[in-house]
Amino acid sequence: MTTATAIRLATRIPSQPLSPAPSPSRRMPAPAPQPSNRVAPRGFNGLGITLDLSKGGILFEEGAVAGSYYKVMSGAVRLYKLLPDGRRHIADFFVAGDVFGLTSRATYDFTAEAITDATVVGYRWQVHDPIDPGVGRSLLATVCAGLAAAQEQALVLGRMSAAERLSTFLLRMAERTGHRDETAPVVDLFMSRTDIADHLGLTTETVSRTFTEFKRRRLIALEGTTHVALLQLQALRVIGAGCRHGHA
Amino acid sequence: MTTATAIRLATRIPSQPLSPAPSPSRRMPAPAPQPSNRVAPRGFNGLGITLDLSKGGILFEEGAVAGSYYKVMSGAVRLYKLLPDGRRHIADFFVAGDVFGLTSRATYDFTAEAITDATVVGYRWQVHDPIDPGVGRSLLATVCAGLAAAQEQALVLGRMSAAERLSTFLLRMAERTGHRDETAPVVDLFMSRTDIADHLGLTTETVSRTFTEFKRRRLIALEGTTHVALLQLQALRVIGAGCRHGHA
DNA sequence: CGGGAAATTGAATAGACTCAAAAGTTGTGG
DNA sequence: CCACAACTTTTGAGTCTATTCAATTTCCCG
Repeated sequence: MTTATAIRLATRIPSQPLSPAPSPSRRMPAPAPQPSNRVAPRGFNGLGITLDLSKGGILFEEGAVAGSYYKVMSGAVRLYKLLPDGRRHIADFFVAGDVFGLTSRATYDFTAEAITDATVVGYRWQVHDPIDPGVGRSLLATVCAGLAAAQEQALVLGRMSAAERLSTFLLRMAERTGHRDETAPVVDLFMSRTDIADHLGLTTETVSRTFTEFKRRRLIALEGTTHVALLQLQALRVIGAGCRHGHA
Repeated sequence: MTTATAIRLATRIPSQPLSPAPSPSRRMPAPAPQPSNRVAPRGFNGLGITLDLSKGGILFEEGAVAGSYYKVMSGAVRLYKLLPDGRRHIADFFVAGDVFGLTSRATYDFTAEAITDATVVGYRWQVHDPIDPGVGRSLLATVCAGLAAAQEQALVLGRMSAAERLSTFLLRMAERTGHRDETAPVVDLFMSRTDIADHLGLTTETVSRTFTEFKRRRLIALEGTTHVALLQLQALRVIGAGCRHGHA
């Protein structure tokens, strides 16, 4: 059971171009060159508008007026926030099927950016819109799932060691996107070490060192830097459950 | 603007005693003696059931079947989770007006416990209940607010220093419960240093040291251990915003 | 291939933690 | 109303995990 929950919404046809991704975004130190950093509407199906994002494209920015929520059809999106001095926190990653961007606030709290080329469907929404009961229930379930995920993440960030964080993360990614190889699940990490670090509240170096340690302990195997085979699921689960002093 | 959002729900009269608070709970190391650690239904108003909790009383436990959500009428409640080895993470504190316990899962992920004597109203709820549109919108707004709060907390835990965490916390508590004294807002901390530590991902010692440092810098003044005057709101805001290297 | 970014590895540092003890609070009973 | 006991908070000293800064090394991608 993942965070994603199916959504079918009979929202009326949007009258605005919904979040045309304004500035090319202030990024981290390096001014990453973004090829075609814009949102390209491709059409809509009567329910929402389909948008194509190229890698690095911004769907919406922190502080922008919130008017829509989105469902990922393909590719991957990261939701993040920057502190004034440049520290970055990635709240979550979203892949096909995931819904994000629903908020009761007037503006978005986070920036949504495509990690890979991606396609999303946007649904306009206002707090005071009439809600179809069925849709309302779906949305409610979706947001509840998001809340549970965020609270779980807070636990991980607040009380877990680097190894425990990475373990939890790998298992969660495996649940979401894991292929099932002969023996061990294989996870395709579509994000960089820096992304993982910013999601787990660590530095790139620590993430890397922890990967190395897991490799040495034969808990995982790396193929390239992005494909991870979870060789010892059970051991990873024990670590991820937080049994530092072996009480369980 | 706080996390709490008003809720009025036309839920049918519950047929079950809703979460009769089973075991006296496995607590931390010390087996704290809890005077009358049970839930005492006092009646209901046709919308929900009013429950009186004595200090330390458990409303629901992690793993228990989820059937109701709650609104605090008076007193305070903490929502927490224990790791197998005893580490504790407090997801949030709730005071009068706050709503919590709404989940799309079959069981609760956290334990809800009264910090002080408290009164809450419980509303039975199932994912598949028919939803009144107005109520659905309220619930949706409430959960969205909770999601935003949880993501904010994840940011704090993932990327902020001890001083930044405490600063953020004090400001948030001031927003929620702050009295407005002549000059500076005064916050009544109804929880212990250990509670604050478990909420901020720190140790009691670090929380205490940070309080001392703030006191020394004249950012706050302590009256007893529970009343904090925020002497320099602006400075606290700057710290809480995360301007470690002064970029803002 | 070759250039440039990303990832890994190494050495030293820093911030928070652990363990320990002192000081301050609170509640209770004489 | 004071004294004592139990608990919470604060302070101190030393340690440890993750960070910072600085190389390499590896991996992509043109």
